[in-house]
Amino acid sequence: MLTNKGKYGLKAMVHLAGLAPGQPALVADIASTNNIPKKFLDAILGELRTAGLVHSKKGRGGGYVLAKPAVDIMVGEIVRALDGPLAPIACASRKFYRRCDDCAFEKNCSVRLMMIEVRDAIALVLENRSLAAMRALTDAQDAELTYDI
Amino acid sequence: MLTNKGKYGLKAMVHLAGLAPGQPALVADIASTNNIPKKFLDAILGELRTAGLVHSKKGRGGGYVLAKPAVDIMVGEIVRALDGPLAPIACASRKFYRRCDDCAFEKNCSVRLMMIEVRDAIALVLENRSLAAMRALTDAQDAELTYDI
DNA sequence: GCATCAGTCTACTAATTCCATATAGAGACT
DNA sequence: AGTCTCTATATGGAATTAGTAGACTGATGC
Repeated sequence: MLTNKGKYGLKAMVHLAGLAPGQPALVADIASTNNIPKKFLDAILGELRTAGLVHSKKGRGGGYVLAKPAVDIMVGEIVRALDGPLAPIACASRKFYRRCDDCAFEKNCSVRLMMIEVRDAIALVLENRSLAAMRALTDAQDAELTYDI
Repeated sequence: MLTNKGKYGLKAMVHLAGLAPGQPALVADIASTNNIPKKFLDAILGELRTAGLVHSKKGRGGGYVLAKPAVDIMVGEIVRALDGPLAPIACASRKFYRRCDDCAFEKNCSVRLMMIEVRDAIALVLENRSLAAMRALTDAQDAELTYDI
């Protein structure tokens, strides 16, 4: 499940991806244009910084910048950094694997085998879409909206 | 995310699918063979009954039975009945759609468009696997394990 | 070097959801 | 009648999520 934290974080990253490379954005600006509670976004951007996905600069003229070009950041990285495992259940996760204590032989646990398929399906999407590609989804829609008029 | 409720429910359904058609299983039996807290399973099977996925019979010789043949029950139905939306976020859900109040024009919200792709990927798996197919995953593994010896 | 801008850190609260248990009750069979 | 089994309600604790408050640190410009 994507929490508000994950949602806000993705929106902020898309926002950053829309700026000229290297140009920093203020938390206050990101927050107001995306309807995100400022203080909450503070914390979220902090985590994204810890995860190495953004860089920050303090003081006047400061703000947040993407740590890498938007083409090199996969959506899956962002989601994992903020919301943890992509897999719907821990015992089916690659990066956050944890055994569940109620099945004796997990090798043939049908729930797990089923959920591994789901995990793979999710990962196939999120690990192959870059932030740039994600932003492009919006632009495509914008274009459509424009042509409709 | 799949909660314990969903996990236990799936296990219980797989258990039922392994029985001779029409033969009822006791809650106590399902609980003990699958390491599920009995009282919790009571509640879960109650919800599955409300959702019309299982039938119950009281009294001696009673128990729970699948409402339909296992080939006709899709895993997605079970998950939805217990854990709600398949989509990672409400605004990307088909059956449980809910607008999120922080985006003005959801038509071109990149988070939503991205998550719709994820939702579709998940649904493609869960809406096309029957309970019978899910159980077969286990059997396949069992066979492998046997041959290994 | 002082003012101010802007991110950083710590801590806290409120709300929600999840997990589980307890207890009493109602239907069915013998 | 008595036992077996599901049913309904309600309660409570733990964990997670969402959001707030306030003091602090570092950078810039005058």
